[in-house]
Amino acid sequence: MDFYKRIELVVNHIPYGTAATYGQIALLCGMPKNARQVGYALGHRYEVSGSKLPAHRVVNAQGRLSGAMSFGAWDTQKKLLEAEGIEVDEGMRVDLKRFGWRNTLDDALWFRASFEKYGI
DNA sequence: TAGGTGACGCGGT
DNA sequence: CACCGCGCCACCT
Repeated sequence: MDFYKRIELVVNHIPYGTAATYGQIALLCGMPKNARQVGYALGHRYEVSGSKLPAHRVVNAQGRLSGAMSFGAWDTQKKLLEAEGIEVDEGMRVDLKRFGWRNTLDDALWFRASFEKYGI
């Protein structure tokens, strides 16, 4: 089971114009207790290595953007989100009620099947 | 091997 | 709201 490959697959499927949480990604990856590792992975495995993962669509459970400057400037993530219609308030927060990614049972099943298919 | 770290989450105050 | 404490776990020293 390749932890990082799963994260990559799920993050790549976060719909344009929506934001997902670290815990949500972890859950869909079948690792409900590993939200921290999702953040670690995005910062250390993908973003810094220049991948094209839409990592800016991942925020914490309160809808708050990452404080770490992994996107370049402090407000780069904010700009990326706003560019696709996601509103970010003064406190660097996204309203998950409006822009959060709503997962269905089918989403979970599809990801599970994909992990199986690719052996990850 | 032991301990510190962190793009986290949740419940309490 | 904010702030705190605790639980969590792969990765580094």
